Amino acid sequence: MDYKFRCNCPITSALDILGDKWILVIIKQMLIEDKKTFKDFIESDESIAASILASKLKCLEELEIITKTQLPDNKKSNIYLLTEKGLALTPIIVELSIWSDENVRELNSIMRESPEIAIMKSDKNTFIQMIKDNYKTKTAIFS
Amino acid sequence: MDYKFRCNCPITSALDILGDKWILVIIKQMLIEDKKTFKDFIESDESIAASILASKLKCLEELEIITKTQLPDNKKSNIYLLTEKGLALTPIIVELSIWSDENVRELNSIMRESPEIAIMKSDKNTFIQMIKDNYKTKTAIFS
DNA sequence: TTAATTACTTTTAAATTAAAAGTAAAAATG
DNA sequence: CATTTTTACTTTTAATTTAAAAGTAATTAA
Repeated sequence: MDYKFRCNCPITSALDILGDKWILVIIKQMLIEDKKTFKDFIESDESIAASILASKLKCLEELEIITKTQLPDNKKSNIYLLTEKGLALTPIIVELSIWSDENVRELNSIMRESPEIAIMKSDKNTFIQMIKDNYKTKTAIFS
Repeated sequence: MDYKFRCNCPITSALDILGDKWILVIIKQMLIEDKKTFKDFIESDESIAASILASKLKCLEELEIITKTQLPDNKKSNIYLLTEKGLALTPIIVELSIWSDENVRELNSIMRESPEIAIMKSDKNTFIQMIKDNYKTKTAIFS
């Protein structure tokens, strides 16, 4: 895997990986919507195409942002899980939530309300830690 | 301007706007590299094509993330400036920096060191406020 | 034992991105 | 004051990416 980076800027380099329509959506689905299998992602609200999903998952696995594993009692379903590198994207997801709530809501009339947005803003660090701990607890059975 | 949003998720909706290869790069160039004119962006390290730059700037202006103004003494150069909505993206830029420093550096051998990364991590809120204040001070003469 | 499910891949079409060249107005230069 | 250069784009065409649809193969359920 030879990633081509545009220049020596750390922010631009992060966006060389994360800056597209799907990567952070997939991370979000794993982190806060419990999506784990190919089918889970295919069936979610954003309706990603199978070909794109396959290529993005491969990319994320190569970058070690996610892992792909199988359960001993099921040879059919693959389980995709966030690594520490993937979990470390939580603060970015939280900041996207906050910016969106304050600045995108007015443009998207169907946007859902997040009851947790107030606590998210008032105590960001606690909220980020909660999301991460929650994810680890829920996925512990798979590792 | 009718933006098409994929679904009712706030995070996905934010990414419907920000999730591409260029938008956040342009914001970063304005926020921390003092880029203001079409020429400034064209000449920067990321080497964006003129046609793409024009379309992204128009898009950002329509979304009221940036404004386009002229100086009374120069009818040639247009000055692009971040609005409050654009400045509110600072926390996202900072989190991208931190994630990149910790997780992308190993993949991009030419990535530049940021001496400010330590203070950025130790006191995020102060750093974010500093970047925003700094931007406002530097651009005050244009408004 | 057959049908359904899961996880893809392949094919083809549509849309986006990129590179290059071109244009027009303003400003600088001789 | 005329010419050149600069700035800010637009247009054209090519390449790449994204998307939709259909197809395949292994596994599991009926």
